[in-house]
Amino acid sequence: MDRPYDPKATEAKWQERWERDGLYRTPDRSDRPKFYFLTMYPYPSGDLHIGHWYAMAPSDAAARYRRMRGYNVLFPIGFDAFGLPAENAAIKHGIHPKTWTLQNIDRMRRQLRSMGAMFDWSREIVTCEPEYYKWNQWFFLKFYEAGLAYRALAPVDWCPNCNTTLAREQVVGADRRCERCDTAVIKKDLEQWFFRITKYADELLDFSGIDWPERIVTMQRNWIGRSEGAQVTFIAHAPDGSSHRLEVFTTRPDTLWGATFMVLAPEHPLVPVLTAPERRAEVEAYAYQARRQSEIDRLSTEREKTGVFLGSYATNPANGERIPIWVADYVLMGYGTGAIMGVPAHDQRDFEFARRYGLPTPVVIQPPGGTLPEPLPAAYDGPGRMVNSGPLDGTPVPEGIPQVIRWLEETGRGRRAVNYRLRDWLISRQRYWGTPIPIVYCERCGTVPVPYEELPVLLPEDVDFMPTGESPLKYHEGFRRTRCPRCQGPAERETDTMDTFVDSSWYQYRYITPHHQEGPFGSEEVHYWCPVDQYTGGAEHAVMHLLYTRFFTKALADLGLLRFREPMLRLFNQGVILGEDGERMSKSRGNVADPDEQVAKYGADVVRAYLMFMRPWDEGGPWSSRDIEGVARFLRRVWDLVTAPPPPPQEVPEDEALELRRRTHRTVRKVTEDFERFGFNTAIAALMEFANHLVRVRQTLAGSAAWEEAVRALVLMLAPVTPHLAEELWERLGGPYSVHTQPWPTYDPELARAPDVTLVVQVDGRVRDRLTVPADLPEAEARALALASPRVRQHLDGRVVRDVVYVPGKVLNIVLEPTPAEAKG
RNA sequence: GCGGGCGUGGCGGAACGGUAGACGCGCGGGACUUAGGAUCCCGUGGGUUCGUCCCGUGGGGGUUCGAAUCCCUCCGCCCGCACCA
Repeated sequence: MDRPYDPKATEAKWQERWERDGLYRTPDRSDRPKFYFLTMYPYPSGDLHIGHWYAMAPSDAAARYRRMRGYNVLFPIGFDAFGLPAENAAIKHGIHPKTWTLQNIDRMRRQLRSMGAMFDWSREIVTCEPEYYKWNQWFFLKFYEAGLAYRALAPVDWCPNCNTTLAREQVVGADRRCERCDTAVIKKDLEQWFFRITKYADELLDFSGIDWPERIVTMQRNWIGRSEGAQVTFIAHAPDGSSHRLEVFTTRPDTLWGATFMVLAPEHPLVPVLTAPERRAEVEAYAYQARRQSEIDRLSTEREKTGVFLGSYATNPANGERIPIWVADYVLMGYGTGAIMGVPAHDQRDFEFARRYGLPTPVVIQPPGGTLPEPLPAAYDGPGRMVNSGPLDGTPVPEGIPQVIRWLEETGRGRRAVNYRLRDWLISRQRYWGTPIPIVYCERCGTVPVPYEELPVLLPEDVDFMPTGESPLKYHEGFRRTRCPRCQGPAERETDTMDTFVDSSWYQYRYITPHHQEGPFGSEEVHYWCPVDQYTGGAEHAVMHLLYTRFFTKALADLGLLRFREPMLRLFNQGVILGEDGERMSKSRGNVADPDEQVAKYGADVVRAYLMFMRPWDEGGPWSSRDIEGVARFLRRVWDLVTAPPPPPQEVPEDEALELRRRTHRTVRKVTEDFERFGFNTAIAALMEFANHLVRVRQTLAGSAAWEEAVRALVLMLAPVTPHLAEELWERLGGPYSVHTQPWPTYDPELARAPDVTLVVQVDGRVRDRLTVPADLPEAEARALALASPRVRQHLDGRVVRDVVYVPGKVLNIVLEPTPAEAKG
């Protein structure tokens, strides 16, 4: 026997053989049903860390399982190669981003191969290659033609550390930090390119066709933030005597009669118009202050509300009352219309504002069966009936909303409206290492798209990419200066590059035909493989990548390029793997588990199996250098089981052989079910239990048919988890190459069902005895057996049996009449 | 504040409303060894009158023949959003 198992030599041997044989090359068509299994591609940061393994190794096992289940499985890999870290590393170390990126990719390719995954490397994509990013530009032009890409001057989020604008999704927290570097962002007014994702807001709220984790669905829903209500027109009277329509959005039109003031955001265009001359200085000072405030940490959302009276008034369209107009920074220009009606009695924010500035707070909703106290201690937003609301007095609250809306529409004072929190996707970046935006600005012709035949607009390499706060390409004369495609006159190129999330919005389609020249992908092939059947990756992309790629797919469908509207049918988020101390892994904490080291110590199979066994995959958790030993021990035991010299031939005890067969089929059933739901930890636990049993019966059963069946099943079920070990053992068992193209073992449900079960006998719900009985024992017999049990009789004690609950194969519960004492108590 | 998730031995965790603690780690005992941090066997929630019964799944209450599981409530932790009108 070969002992001990030598993972290093074995893993290298098989990886080479698989590579040579093209074992993982995916055929473009097949009689088998297709299954597109996709795991999020990595950013080539330099080293493959354990988090990559945690995302990819179980995905690989699941993909291998699918393949053994008879599917034509596509499991591709590539690199998300554009992005800031390359540029930052380049600035720091004086190495070109491209060199840095490609070196890292080389290194990571080697590391990824050490995992022994079934990636089809022939389909690899690298997004910083012109062959890839050309199609980002192509999509941009298509979007531009369709009105889905537009340029606008807008107050945008700017990260002073990354020196670029960010999409709204890339600004996190109440203190508005950069998602990448945690720096507090500031506002700037810039002309930027946007993708019109808001056009799809409603469709993006529809998750009916896809099976995604509740968590992600909820986050996307909240992010899109749909609210229904009304847009109401107030007439504002400027100090110069002119009148202006002042639009507000409200989700509570039923409280319109309670609006006693209006508030504009400091950036609202009507602020200067509506400011009285004598208040101008104060208003301007406030607006300036508010502007600065958004540049400083606006940490506290609980801070007191502040504002300034403009000195002008508007008319409440409901009751004709004259109400003052204020400016306050608790109203945001970026949501709704940037103006609100203040209903202090029924909105907590308005209430606080009114209290501070002594504005009246008339009640227009009274709670059921009561009146609100005077003075009001807080805003009331519960149920009730409308009061002081003219014709609608007495209307109960939920019904009041549509009635007021109808009234507004009939009188031309407003209309039903829907508002979203979602903003259009800002894709311009003032950085070098990204896809150039294919637009030319011509003095005569204006904004001119680069013609398709001139794509790709190549990213020049000889660029000084030191961050200046402006696009590095702006200082590259050869790039910037160009000719107008329309009039051939002198023109300038757009020098911003695209958000790298554009790259990842459609990469799943590029894998299908990675070198396609005539378009972004071959339509026939994409419609064979797509949509993705199973996607796996981290939850941190919930409202970025995962939202953008849904938008992209819908947009491409509307452009006639795709015949489906969701990119990924099923999504699974693995958890986060932590250091041994339970903290996030980081070099500075020194709690990093390095996969290369672990592979050198245990071999890839042990690392894979440990990561899958450790905890439920969606929960993640701390790495344990102790627990991995247990997995190593398990695999050694399996090795010995198969390779140890067989015991001398002997008579096979039939009952033990049958019991082994039953266990085999039961284990196949359990492991199959667990693989289906990604319950890898329990699948491996079942395999351990099975292997332990095999160790116990080896002396008596080795060599028997039941034994052969068991060992083969064990090796086949291990194949997705520990591909190298399984291949080696399979060969030693005399199985045909390769174990990975063998069918997954099947089970006989009859055999898998245990013939004898432990029937739990309870008295009043407490376990009193356990009987081994046939699974299908009739109730009468079960009852007789239970009542015959001395342990049970002891508890009956002559008392009256009121009821017997029998669940065959599980439990028999004898319910007694309560004793007088119990009955009283 | 709103939304989502979670709370089980010394530890990681199992458990269609039906034997709580599978599997693994650790620990205790033993075997084999020159030796072992290798391997194998036995034990391992707490209490106990120990071939017994009692108590145990964050606390309290409820539904049920039966609750870790369902409902209510409180406490604690994690994640997301956050002045969104």
